[in-house]
Parts: sequence; C-alpha cells; structure tokens
Amino acid sequence: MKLEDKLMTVDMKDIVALCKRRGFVFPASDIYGGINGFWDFGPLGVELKNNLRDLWWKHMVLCPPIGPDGTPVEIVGLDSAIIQNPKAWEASGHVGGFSDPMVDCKETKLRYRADHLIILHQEQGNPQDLRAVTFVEGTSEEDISKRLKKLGFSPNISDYKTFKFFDFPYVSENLDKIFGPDAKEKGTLTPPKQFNLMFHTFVGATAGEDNKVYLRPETAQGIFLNFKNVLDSTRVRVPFGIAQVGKAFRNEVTPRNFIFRSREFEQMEMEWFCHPDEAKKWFDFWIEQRKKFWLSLGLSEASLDCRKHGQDELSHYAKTGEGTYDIEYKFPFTAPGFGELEGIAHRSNFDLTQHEKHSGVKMEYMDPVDTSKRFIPHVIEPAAGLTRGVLALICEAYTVDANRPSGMYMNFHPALAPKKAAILPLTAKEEHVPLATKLYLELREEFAVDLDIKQNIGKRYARQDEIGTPYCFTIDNDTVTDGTVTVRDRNTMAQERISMDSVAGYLREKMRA
RNA sequence: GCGGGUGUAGCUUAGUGGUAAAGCACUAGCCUUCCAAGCUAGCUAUGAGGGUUCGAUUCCCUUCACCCGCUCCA
Repeated sequence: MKLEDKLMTVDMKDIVALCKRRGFVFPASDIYGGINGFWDFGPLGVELKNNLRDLWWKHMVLCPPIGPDGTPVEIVGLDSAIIQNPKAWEASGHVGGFSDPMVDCKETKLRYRADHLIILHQEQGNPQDLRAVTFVEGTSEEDISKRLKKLGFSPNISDYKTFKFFDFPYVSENLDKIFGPDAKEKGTLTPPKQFNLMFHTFVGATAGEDNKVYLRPETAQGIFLNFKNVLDSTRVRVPFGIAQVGKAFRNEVTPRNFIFRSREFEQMEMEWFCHPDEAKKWFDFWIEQRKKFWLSLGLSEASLDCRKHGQDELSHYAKTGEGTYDIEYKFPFTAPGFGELEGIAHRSNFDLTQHEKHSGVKMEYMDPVDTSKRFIPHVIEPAAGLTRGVLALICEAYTVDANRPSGMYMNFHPALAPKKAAILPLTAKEEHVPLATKLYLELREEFAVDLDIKQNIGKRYARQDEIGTPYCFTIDNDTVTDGTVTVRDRNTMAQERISMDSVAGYLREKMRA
C-alpha cells in the first residue's frame, strides 16, 4: 500500500482506540476521568517502549557505532536523579528562560510572546493622550506605517520611540492605553502571564521558597553535572559520550495529540563531548547515525524528514555553532507535515561553561597526552523522545488490511514487537495441547511468547495480528507424527512447515535488527 | 488560554422525565484439523458534581476528559 493511501485510511482515532483496547496506552487516572497531559503504558505498551529503549541503549552504550576513523566510538551510561540542586536549573537557563511570558488579546483572541513584542510610543504633552502601539518584532516598516496611519496617528516612524515590551515604562499599568498588534480598540491586551514550564515541588516535609526544587525538564543536565565525575572515575578520553534514558517533565501549555506532547515523558539523550574544532565533523556524524537508527527500526524513508532549525526557533543553548537538526516523523496528525522525533543540537560549550560559572568547579578538559591542550569540550547532543518514538512506531505499524478478519495488523519489526510469537494448538483436544505447552515452555526462556489455546484458530490469528505478533507456531496432527509445526507469517499470512526443534533458532534469526 | 464538537458496556450503535436495548468482543462449556463459523450460559455502561423534579441517562448549571481549529511548543 502506498503511503498516501495509508494516510488516507489511518485515522488517529483508530490508533488511539486500538492502543486502549489492546493495552498499549491508557489514559492516566482513567477511572477518575483522566488527567490532561498524562498517559499510562499498558502491558504491551511497556514491552514496546522497553524494546525501543533497549535497542537505543545497545546502539549507544553497549555497541556504539564505528566512528569516522574506523574504530568504535566510546560512550558510557548514566542514570541521574530527576531532582537536582535548583542551582543547576538556574545555570542551565531553564529557570530564567524556559518560561516565556505571554500576552493575550481579548479582542482578537490572539496570543503573543511578550518578548517578541515592541511598542512604538509617541511623546504627548497630555498623559491621557498616550499614543502607544504594539507590533510583533520583525514587522516591516511599511506595515508599521500603514497601521499607524490607519489608527489616525502619524505614519512617520521617526516620530516614535521604540521600546521592547518589558522596557516600556509602567507597561502593566498602561495596558488600557496601548493598542494590541492586531486590535482595533486599545486596551485589549492582558498583563503578561508567566508560563513556567518546569514542575516544582518541595524537598522535606515543609513547603517554602527556600526548599523549592524542580522536576527536570530534560535529562541532559544530569549528564553535564556528572561530567567531572565520569572523567575522574572512568578512563574515557575526549571525544566520548554519556548516555541517559529517563523521565522528564514539562508543564506544557497545551498537551496535544495523544502521547506526542505530554507533560510527563521519556527521553533518550546522549551528550557527545569533543574538541571545538571537531564539532562540525561529529555533528554530521551523529545526524547520519541517528537517521540510520530510526530507519533500522522500520520507519519508512518517506515518513522521515531531516530538517535544520531556522535561527528564530533555536533554543537558548544552541544560538551559536552548528545549530540544531530535527529528525521528524510524518504522524497522522501532522501530515502532510512532520513532528519532531529527535533533535541533534550543537550545544557548544554553553552548558559546561554555565555550570563552571555557577558551581565554581573547573570544567576544563586536559589532553592526557599533550597536557598543554586545555579546553572546555563542545557538545553534540542527539536527544530523542522515547515516548514519541513509541508513538511513531505505533503509527508506522498500523496497517489497514480489509482482506483479513481483524481488518488491520500491527507491522512491528520483530525486534520491537511486544510479543515475538504465539504458540497455538490447532484444537484444544487430543495431543496438540501438551506439545504446544512443551514448545511454549522452551521458548519463554528466551522470548516473549504467548500460549493461546482457547477458541478457533482464526480468532487467535486475528488477535495476534492486532498486537503485531510477527509469528504464530501452530501444532496440528502432523506435529504428532513428524514433529513439524506451521509458521504463520503475520504480514503475508503465508504458512510454511518447520521442525519443532528449529523454532527457537528460527525466531533468533528473525529477531536480528 | 480561546472558539467549536463529543461523552450510554472493551468496541459500534439504540432509546426514554418512570425497570437502559442490541450486535460484536470478552469469560466458561460444547463443537471445531488453519484465518474472528455455530450452539449454550455469563460479565460489563449513561464521564464527574450540583440544581429543578415525587422521580433525571434525558432539562438546566458547573466541572473533567478527548477530538478539531487557533495559540503555544528546549
């Protein structure tokens, strides 16, 4: 089926319904009516998530890729605390810069980032006659003139003083006299609202400002905080990486699109420390590696996009250097557009420098061979969303097929499928069950497998199709006489006979990613 | 945060100001030698709270969740 056709037929509603029906993803706190921005992974969802996480870990830490010089790169793992000293988040810029004050326009229902607004003000003798008009930064002089004229003011921009929104004297008190960027009336802007995207809580039994702490909004900082510890406790040498998988929390203004943007989510991040002069080389290397990784999981080339960030969308730590690349996936709810799956950012030496300043601890790296070479390493960060990755895998796998009883199947790569195989005695009578049980007991030592005895064989195949089990092994009368079983392939529904002894080897072969 | 929509069983749909109905799924049993067949029995629902009323799933208010659009999104 062509991708376009698939997108026509696959509806997010069907995917969400399947996820709940079969135990991939449940609404969090379901029996209490749910809670906005939170989701739970069910029995099959957690298997899928763990499989993706383990493959990532294998690709990063256990068996990292071969570097440009032909030898494997060096990456070590870490699992840092979700709550760190709050100074860490001041240093990282999250306390000050992670929350953007917003201004709403009551008339037009539009919302603006206050730091993107400028105010043009014309001095008047009478304070009651304050002439102040707000514009979105970057509005052309021509458009500004036009709008000023329309409001009955002088169209000559040089008659005005320009302020950043927050630099305007007593801006909050004067809002009733200021024109919004798109408003016809003055005084329609609300005071700037602070959106603090970091969750906070308190350490200790009493709550107060002095023991306020934050839940990490990214796992990366835990890595930077341990940069020295890792250097001092292991024999790694620059260039090397530190990898971490874990939960992160963001108080998103608008959680949307199922588990795509949730307030509690999981990240897979690796910080690659290298010499500043080599940053470009490693940046390109990791973009290539990360793209290959997602393709190897079965995401199609057509539904993946690699895109460089524009200057205006760069985060506070990525303003300089090589910038940021996004690996994006064409989700049903973004199509024909794409949604971010992984960002590869050149964080330069921003974070280490910040932590050196705030903590007073030297973050300089000394080359162990040439001790005259000292520098604060630059960082290339491939940061992937584990939660988003699971969603992409689910969306990619969901395949409509009117020619089978279930009407669809989940086309997971065997290495990712929550269940690798089902063992099905053709009937619940005779000698089929004992033989099936024997095979099941053998396979469960090595693979996640199901033994399903009840109901007719068609229903059981259909159930396995819905959860994406790649293989079904069926025991019938021939098994009793010649020791062979049928293998039923999920995608083609074709069957072949193999000997019961070779089933484990057959599965092992298919699991290779 | 704004605007619009939706909310009855696991799913899809009925229905009513007065005992909430069905199909599929699910569970148990029978039957069944390869793709949701058949028979029997069983389980499960008006998102939450309040108001009006003798009585509310139905009318009203509030709230919550989800979907769409806007906004936002290291």
